[in-house]
Amino acid sequence: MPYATLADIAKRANKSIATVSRVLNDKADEGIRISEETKQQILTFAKELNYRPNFLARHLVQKDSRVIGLLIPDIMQIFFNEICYYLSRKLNESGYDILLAHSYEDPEPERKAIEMILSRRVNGIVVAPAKGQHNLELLEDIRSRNIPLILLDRYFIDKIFYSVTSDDVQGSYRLVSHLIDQGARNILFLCGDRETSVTIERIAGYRKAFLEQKIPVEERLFLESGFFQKDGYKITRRLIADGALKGVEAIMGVNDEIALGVLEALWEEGVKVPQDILVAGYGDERYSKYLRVPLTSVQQQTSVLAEHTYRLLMKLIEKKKIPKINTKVSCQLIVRESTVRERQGGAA
Amino acid sequence: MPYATLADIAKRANKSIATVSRVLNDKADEGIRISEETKQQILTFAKELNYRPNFLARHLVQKDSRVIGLLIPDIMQIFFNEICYYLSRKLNESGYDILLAHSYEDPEPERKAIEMILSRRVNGIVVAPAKGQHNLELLEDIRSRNIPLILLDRYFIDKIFYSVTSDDVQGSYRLVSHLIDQGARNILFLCGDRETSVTIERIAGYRKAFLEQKIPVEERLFLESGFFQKDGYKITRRLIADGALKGVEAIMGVNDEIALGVLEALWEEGVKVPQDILVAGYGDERYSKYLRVPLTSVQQQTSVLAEHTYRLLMKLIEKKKIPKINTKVSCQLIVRESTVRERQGGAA
DNA sequence: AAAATATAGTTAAGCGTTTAACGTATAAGG
DNA sequence: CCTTATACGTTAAACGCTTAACTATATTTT
Repeated sequence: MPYATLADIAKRANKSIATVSRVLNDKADEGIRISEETKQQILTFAKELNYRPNFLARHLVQKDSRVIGLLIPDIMQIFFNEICYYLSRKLNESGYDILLAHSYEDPEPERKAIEMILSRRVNGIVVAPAKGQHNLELLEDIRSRNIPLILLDRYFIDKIFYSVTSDDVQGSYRLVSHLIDQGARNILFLCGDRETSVTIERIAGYRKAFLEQKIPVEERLFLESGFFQKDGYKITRRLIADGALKGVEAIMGVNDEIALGVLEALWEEGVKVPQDILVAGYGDERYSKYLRVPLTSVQQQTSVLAEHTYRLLMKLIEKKKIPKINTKVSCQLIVRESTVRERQGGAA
Repeated sequence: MPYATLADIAKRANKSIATVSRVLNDKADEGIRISEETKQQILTFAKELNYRPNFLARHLVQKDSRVIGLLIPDIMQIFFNEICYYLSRKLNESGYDILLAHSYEDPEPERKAIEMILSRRVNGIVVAPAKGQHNLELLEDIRSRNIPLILLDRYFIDKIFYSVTSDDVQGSYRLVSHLIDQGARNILFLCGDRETSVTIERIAGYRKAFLEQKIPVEERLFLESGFFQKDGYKITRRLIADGALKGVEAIMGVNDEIALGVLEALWEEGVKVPQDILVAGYGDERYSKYLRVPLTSVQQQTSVLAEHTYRLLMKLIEKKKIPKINTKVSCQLIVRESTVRERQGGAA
């Protein structure tokens, strides 16, 4: 047997299992007293046998597993990577461990992951849903059972969940306003997935900026993309090949990875950024400042998002009443070379 | 109660708990037969009550938790991020879930994380140890208890563990040889941590390259750094301020993040790369090709590393005898502008 | 001397499963 | 009519732990 049990220690020490349990948990509570002598003995035997508590057994009786399920689309998306880091850090400090699950942006693996997380009787669940609007009933079921659940970054429009998200309407509005300022009117948005809340909000922000300038919005400029560099690359190559980039003055990506793919494709074709076309990302990754052309982006405070998620989660676990359902974190526009048109030059 | 139990279903269906368990696990094995009727009934009630098995209870009796503990220094290090992704992917396919833990490059959190992982009775553990050589006895204890354990990327010199690592001697050798080729003799290595196996190997590769050219190695050129951009930045600023970069013809970082920090500091001071100094990274991140000066780096096949780790882990779990203790994955030098000196120019 | 209190524990139930070892009731075979 | 086989289960122990309720002995108080 690789693991010693309380019974093993009890046998060695000639004491009952209950006593051993109490000593090891330092629970001399409510009138139960244990002599210093047996205490030391038990501790010695525990060390000797290399005793490690079995959390499965412990948490079966205490309804508290001290685990949080974190379900994200994909940890390779840097945004989720950072969220995972900051959230882990916070949770670790409070003694929670993390069960990490991936949906791979796909509803079925997501469903399975949720079921798995529930079966492991976690104390709480943080979900950044897969793109689209799937597994809604399942998540609603969780909520209705009062299992602490927080939606992160992405949420379900008009459905009631605790959520922590970026203010994407605002971020997008600021970015698009800036691009309009730079003279762009045809702004292509490689928008990830149109049914995902993040994109819906960003498109709303986009529209808002255009409305304010009283310029009509062309629907065809919203193009679905994936979330990775190669997606941005492929789509841009295709657009160039189709001549679909004629008249487009700016391209914005749903994240910096996509923007990087766009840049790659443009450079390959000899299209100059920002002279010929403006390019912006979203998320402001660590490297974006240092690209061949420094990339304009919208900074999302992942550490702040994680912090809010953490605090909300702790309150839910403590069964506190929380009035505020949705927390929105604002973001900041970072303008760099990739979207600044020098007024003298500029061939389309 | 948020969760239904087997007993709840049994009561509704007027059957015993054992029968319910058998139906839900589809175990009509060894002569135990259950009528189609009760089967359907039980399944209906299970759905109705939204039954979700309690893995804590299940795995208490079956000694198999279907969880793998993954302990890494820091998921923000892109290398570990990618490893985590590919390994998760593989493990998910085989029905394993992931308990993610961070050491933050610190021995004490690492120790706690290991204890936690063990207490959760995982089926296996993958550890990328924190820098230095800590918690050796603890890990040896795990190994001696026949708990499947694999060391990833970093290992303990001369100690016997199953491990999957990059061939860092080779990678470093190739990189340094290339730099020597480019005329560099004073090659500064911001090497992370000198007691970590990765660095020890890289320094060995460095020496090998110099030995081959019969050039003596200057010990002072190995400088410890952290693993992040800001670390590379700070150290370079200090070196510049101290005038310590005089005569240095190339800087190599322990990873691309460090190299990025180096580049940042150099650019701020108006030092030109590669004209004034060569800079190389390690790991070949997605963005490194697209930097202001495309970065020379050594490609590490994280997906291959993950694949090997996965396969080895599965074998260990199945208690197969494995002859090969250490698996080394080779890596490839990617030469880009940041280390290619144009022969005509070149001010030191 | 009896009662109360303090000290140092023990017993046993229960958490939700799995699973080996046992029932029953009915039908078929001899 | 008795035996055997078949179909369809049930009982109960066990996994390792926590914890409410109890016990036994010694010491102090009244």
